Amino acid sequence: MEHLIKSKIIENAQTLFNAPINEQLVQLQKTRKEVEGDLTLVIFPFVKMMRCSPQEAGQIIGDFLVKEIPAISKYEVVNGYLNLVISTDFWVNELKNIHADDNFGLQTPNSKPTIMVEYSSPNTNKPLHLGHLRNIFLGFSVAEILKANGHKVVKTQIINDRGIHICKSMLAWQKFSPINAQGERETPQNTGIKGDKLVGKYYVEFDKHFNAEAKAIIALWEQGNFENYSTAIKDEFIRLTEAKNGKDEKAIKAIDDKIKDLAKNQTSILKEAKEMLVKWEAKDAEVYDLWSTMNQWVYDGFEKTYTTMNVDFDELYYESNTYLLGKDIVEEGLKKGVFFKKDDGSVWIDLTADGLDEKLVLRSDSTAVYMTQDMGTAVERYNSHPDLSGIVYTVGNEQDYHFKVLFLILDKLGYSWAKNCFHLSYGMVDLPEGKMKSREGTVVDADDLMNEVVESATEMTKERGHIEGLSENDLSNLCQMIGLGGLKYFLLKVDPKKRMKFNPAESVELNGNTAPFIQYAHARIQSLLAKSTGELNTINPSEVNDVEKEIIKQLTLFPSIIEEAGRDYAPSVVANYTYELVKLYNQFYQSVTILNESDEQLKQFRLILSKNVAKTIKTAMKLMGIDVPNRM
RNA sequence: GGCUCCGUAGCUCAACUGUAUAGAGCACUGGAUUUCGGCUCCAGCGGUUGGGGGUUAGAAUCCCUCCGGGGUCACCA
Repeated sequence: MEHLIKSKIIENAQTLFNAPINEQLVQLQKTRKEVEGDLTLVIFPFVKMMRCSPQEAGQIIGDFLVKEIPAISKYEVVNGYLNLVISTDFWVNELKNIHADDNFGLQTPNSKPTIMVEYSSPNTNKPLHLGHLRNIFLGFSVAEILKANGHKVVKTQIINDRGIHICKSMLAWQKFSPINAQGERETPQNTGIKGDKLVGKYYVEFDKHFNAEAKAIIALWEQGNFENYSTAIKDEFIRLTEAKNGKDEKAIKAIDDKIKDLAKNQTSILKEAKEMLVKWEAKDAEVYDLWSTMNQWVYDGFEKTYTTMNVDFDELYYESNTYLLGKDIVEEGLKKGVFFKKDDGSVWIDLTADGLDEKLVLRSDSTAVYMTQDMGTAVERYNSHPDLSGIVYTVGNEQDYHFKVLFLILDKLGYSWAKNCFHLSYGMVDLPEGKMKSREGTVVDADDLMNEVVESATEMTKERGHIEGLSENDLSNLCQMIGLGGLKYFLLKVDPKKRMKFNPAESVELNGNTAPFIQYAHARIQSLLAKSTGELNTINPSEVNDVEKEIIKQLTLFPSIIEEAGRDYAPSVVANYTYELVKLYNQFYQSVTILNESDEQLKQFRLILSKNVAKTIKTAMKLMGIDVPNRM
């Protein structure tokens, strides 16, 4: 309808305004609730051209539209706004179309270019936490939304399975894991501990010893004992210590941290870890075996977590396979003059002209850095997917700068697809108690959190009753849907780029902007439909009340909501839409009787309206990876 | 310090590419219904959109500046 009105006005601009106009001048918006009408045209932009008052201008355009478009039944001009009323017939007809369309809102699958969505990207040295949950739900949901928009989507994750941090947990396990009666060290099998948790435990263990050793070294230095250390270190320590004089508390803390770093670099345990990494890179059999074994523990653990989350991936990339990629691209870039080499052999790109700085792309020992890898991986992905049109990287906003540089480099190297790469950047998740800090042990584990929300959902469901006839298994599935749905919805309803505060208790509330509230409305409609008898096919009520009309209006918006969510990579758009729809439906539900309605046509209309609301809710929730139960 | 993102009701969040009186929920107060499904509905309370300036017929939205907060500025990933 909006398109129709716009094009009518533009086509007839010459007669209406004595001048052609561009599309931007025609601004249509939803009419405010207090005023009669469905669509509103802003007429200020035309007033000058028409040389008359806003009132007169509105009437001229209004008369024109009523004459040209049959569905517009009347209009009213208020304060420079032209409010157009669209006929009831039009809305009833819209509902008929929606009712007839089983895939309402969804575009033909695979009709649009392929997009790769990368999300999760965990390290294999510790379990997933709350931050990963936002990442994974976001990425998964964006993938679903893009599919709904007709794109072919490849869901992927890159697993950071190598590097010094992995060696740390390996080393700690080797050094500190107790040996049982059978002569074995701790494994997931003999302890029953989930693999990722067990490996994470040893990563923490490493850190403990690491810190203790550093502390001991500092104590030696403070006594003036530098026996085992070079004069450079001695000088640096003395310089830092003297720098503390007369500084405030904050500055002293910063210097202490530097001293700690200095000491950490001297620890034997870190040296061992570094040696282990060198061995790994040389594919030393023993180290490589240990690495494979422990990583497998972690994968098994992650697998369980992903299953609970109900997310999946189409393709996996392992950093151990990709970390050497990109070097040939550096060569290519050098030839093209995009990169330059410094005297020590390191390779850089100068981005100062773009308002950024110089960025390293290859170390002086000619090993790759993070940026090199990412360049290589991107090119690799395009090579192995000739139909790939874009990549969406779901990564926290602390890496905004990295991706800005990455895309810029790819663009400078001449890859035309670089402009289709998008960093889906999201803000940190805070807890009611404040920021998560791994050092202070305030990190919320993903498995624990999911258990917690399911447990609260179980409690609330049992309290509410109405679960008779449900088997133990059904009840458990139901609570899983409610708890996890609440969690997902809570994390997705907020604009991705904003930092947010997560409150577990609030996420499973049956009131307010929550998944359970929406799920409940859906369940109620299902029960209503189950109680009705006969075929639902009559959609011709003699009259349609305001709330009903409002609901249809909201339903017709659904396809454009999906488009908008896809364009902005924002599941929050879908979430907030769904909530609005449910609130409207509740209003309707409160104000009319449905099953006891004596007018058979009206009863059918209301049932069909309800059915299509439920259908839309279900589709919308599916785009966020949330299941809706038929009863709860 | 440079760059960057953010600042909206007591709290958690909305507001499409600028547009009418900035909206929901939670909490609080009052009322309706207790009947298809029980936490449903209506009303009230609550705001100088961090401060100031500018552009515009019109600014939470765009520009400048200041204040406050986050992130980032490694031959880490």
